[in-house]
Amino acid sequence: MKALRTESRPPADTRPKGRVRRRQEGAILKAAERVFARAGFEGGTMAEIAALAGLPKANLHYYFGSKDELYRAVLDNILSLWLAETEVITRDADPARALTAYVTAKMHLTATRPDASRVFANEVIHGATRIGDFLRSELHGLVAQRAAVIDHWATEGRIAPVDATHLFFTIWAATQTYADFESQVCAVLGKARLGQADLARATTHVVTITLRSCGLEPAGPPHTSLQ
Amino acid sequence: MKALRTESRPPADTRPKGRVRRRQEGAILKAAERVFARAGFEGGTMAEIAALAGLPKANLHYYFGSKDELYRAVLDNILSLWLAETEVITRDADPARALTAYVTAKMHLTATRPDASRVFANEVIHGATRIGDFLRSELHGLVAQRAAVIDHWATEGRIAPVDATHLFFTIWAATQTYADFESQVCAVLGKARLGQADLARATTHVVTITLRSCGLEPAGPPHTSLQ
DNA sequence: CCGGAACCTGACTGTATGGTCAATTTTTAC
DNA sequence: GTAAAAATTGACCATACAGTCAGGTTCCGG
Repeated sequence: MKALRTESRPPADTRPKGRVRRRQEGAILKAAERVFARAGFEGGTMAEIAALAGLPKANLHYYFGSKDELYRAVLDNILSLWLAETEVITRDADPARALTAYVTAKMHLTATRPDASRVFANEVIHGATRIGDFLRSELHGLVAQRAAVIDHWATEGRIAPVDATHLFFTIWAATQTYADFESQVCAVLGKARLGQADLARATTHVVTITLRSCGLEPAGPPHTSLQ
Repeated sequence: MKALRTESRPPADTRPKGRVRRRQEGAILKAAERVFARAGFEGGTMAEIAALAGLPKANLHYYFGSKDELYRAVLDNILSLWLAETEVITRDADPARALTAYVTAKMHLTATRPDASRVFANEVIHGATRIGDFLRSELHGLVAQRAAVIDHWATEGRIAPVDATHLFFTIWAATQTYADFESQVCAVLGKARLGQADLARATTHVVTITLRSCGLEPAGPPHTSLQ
């Protein structure tokens, strides 16, 4: 939850959250995620977010002091999503199963919360100034751990040797591309939007290439879950 | 070159380009690419670009009518880069060699022109409104062609069957991540910037997983060109 | 049902920024 | 060498936008 805490003022953190507050903040955050995803931090306006949330603009400033604070709250909200799902990667797990589960979960996230992915991507592209600490601590540590597990699999001969850290970069890139670069994917596929079938196909593909990267083949018949 | 021609006014295209004009436009485009890469279209300011190019702001408006026109020029400049390099993928080529060459070229571009990659990424994330036509025509056609070649390789049994179109998505994502998400990669690797060694390692990795995705192994000894 | 706290909001303001323009200097062509 | 074309530039707008605030309304414990 409170993954991000770079340099905001210490007070105001223990605000009492009433019923109304929680509801309104939720609506604002949802609208903000959408707007920031579409236009970025600079491009999205408070008025736009307010309109989408069905509130007067001054209300946003009541709940979140400034645009920057609101943006940070959106990011904060998103970051927790990024950490989850890696717990399937353990020494004792079956590599094929674990990797399949991880990639599938990532793809599910991409399909479910594309705007979250886009806000995150936008922030990172522009230098990740607001989430640098998070990336350097939590994410760095997490990757080190999981990469060690994958290396361990390799030394035991259960998978072909791979650059485990870079494998994570590749998996993230391959999955998030279906959210961040959706327009491009759609244009190339000749579709207006990505349907469930497209995402299922994408998932199968990414799982396949991930497993093959480790010298494995997908369990069960190929193309298990089309549609 | 003039890949982008969505809806700008027909005249002004055949402007006579003098010596001075060419030089100044070049400087402005270079500065603009940098600024737009760092801050996006909305975030980057004309004043900032002017300062970086060492010119008064009014000068930018003399050469490029508006901020939007300048941005389009930057994109236009970049798009041609995206099309190149696929010509190595032909029916008669050796799959391993061709794919290695293609991925290597893509990685080289990423390493050489990271700002170009970031501007492009930014545009696509935000809906690719300005380059939609390009993606739907040129890129779409190109991918269809090359995907057919890869499928052909598969039917001849020279590679394992893959989803060729999605393979392109994956290659693009995997390579561009080292430009677009450099901050994240750096944070996870615990470095301040990506050095040549890092990029060499990344290249080896992406080549490996691309080949393995097609059921191939890298030619020659692994880790050929570290450094 | 009362008093205080939380919540709401229309009408403002200051400022950053894209864009204009007329006056001047530099370049180019003959 | 000269006149026209191209290039330069400081000073100047108009607007869009984040942020403010005072005065109101609703909520809630006692």
